[in-house]
Amino acid sequence: MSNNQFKRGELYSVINGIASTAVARRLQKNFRNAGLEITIEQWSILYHLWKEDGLSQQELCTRTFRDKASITRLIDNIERLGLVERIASKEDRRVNLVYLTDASKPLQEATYNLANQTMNEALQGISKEEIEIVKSVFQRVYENSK
Amino acid sequence: MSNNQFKRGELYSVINGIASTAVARRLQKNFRNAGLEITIEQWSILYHLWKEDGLSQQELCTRTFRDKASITRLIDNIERLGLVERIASKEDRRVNLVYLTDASKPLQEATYNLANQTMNEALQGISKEEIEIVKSVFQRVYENSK
DNA sequence: GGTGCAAAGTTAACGGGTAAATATTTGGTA
DNA sequence: TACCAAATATTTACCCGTTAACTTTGCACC
Repeated sequence: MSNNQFKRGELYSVINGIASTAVARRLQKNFRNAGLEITIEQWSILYHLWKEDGLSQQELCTRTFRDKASITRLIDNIERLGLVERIASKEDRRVNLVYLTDASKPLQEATYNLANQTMNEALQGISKEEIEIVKSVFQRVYENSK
Repeated sequence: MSNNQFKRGELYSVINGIASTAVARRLQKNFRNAGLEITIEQWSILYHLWKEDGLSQQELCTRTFRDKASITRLIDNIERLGLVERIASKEDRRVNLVYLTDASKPLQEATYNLANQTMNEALQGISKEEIEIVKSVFQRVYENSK
C-alpha cells in the first residue's frame, strides 16, 4: 500500500471515531430520555455481568478493552449507585469479584431494548454484507494497531 | 430490518469504537515516542488550522465534531503551550479567531508523517474497495445517529 | 524460609466530553 | 428606542481514559 493511496483528511473521521461517538451519544440520550441514569460505560460493565455474573475486575478489563484504573473508577461509581458490589475472592485475596445486586435487575430489559432500537436506527439502510465487511475491516485495523 | 438480524454483542465493538480507539492510542504513542508533547485532540485542532488559519471557535466545533465547551478547553491548553493564540474578531466581538503561532510550524511536517505512517500501518492488508465501503457505511451511520 | 518478580487493584494527576447555567454581543422588530 | 431571541464563548460539575507510582498478595526458585 503506497503512502499516498489514502488521504488523511478522508480518514480523519475514522481516526476520531465520529460515527461510533454519534451512536454512543444517541444511546446515552435514549437512556436519559427513558429515565435511566447510567452512562454508556457503566452500562457496558453491566452488560458483561448480565452475560456472566461475578467476574473479576481484571476479567472486565479484558472483556471491555479497558484499563485497570478505568475499571476501578467505573466499579466505584456503579457500586455507589447500588447496582453492583465487590466481593473478595476466597481463592485469591488479590482479586475482587463483581456481583450484580437486585437493584440492577430492572435495568436489563429496558437497556437491552434501547440498545437494540438504537443500533437498528443507526444501521438503517445498511446491508448485512456491508456490516460483515465493516466488522472484518475493524478486526484487522484493531489487530494492526493494538 | 428485523430486530434480531444483528446481535448486540457482535456490534459492541462498533458502539464503543474499539478500532478507532486503538488507532488513536497508537498515534498518541507515536507522537510521544517522537518527542511531540501534544495530544491527538490538540493535534486535530492544529490539523484544521494548518488547512485554514484564523478559524473561529464555532467553526472549529463544526469541523472537528466537538462541543463548544470542549473547544474552549482545548484552545486553552493549546494556547498555554504557545502553539496558537486567540484574537478577537473586529467584525463581531462575540467571536474569537484562533491563529497559529510560529512555534506550531515545526510540528506540522512531523505530525503529518506520523499520522500517515500510523494510518498506513492500521490499514495494512485492507483493500481500497473495503475502505470505500467502510467510509460509506460510517457516513450513513453518522447521518442515522446524529 | 527468604528473595524477587508478577499480578490485581488503588490512587493521583492530567486531559478531554457533555450538560446546564451564565454573560456578552448581535440583529431584528414592535 | 426598547425589547427579545439567537449566536458565541465561558464556567462549573460530573464522568471517563491514560499514565505512573504504589500496596498487597501469590508464586517460583534458590
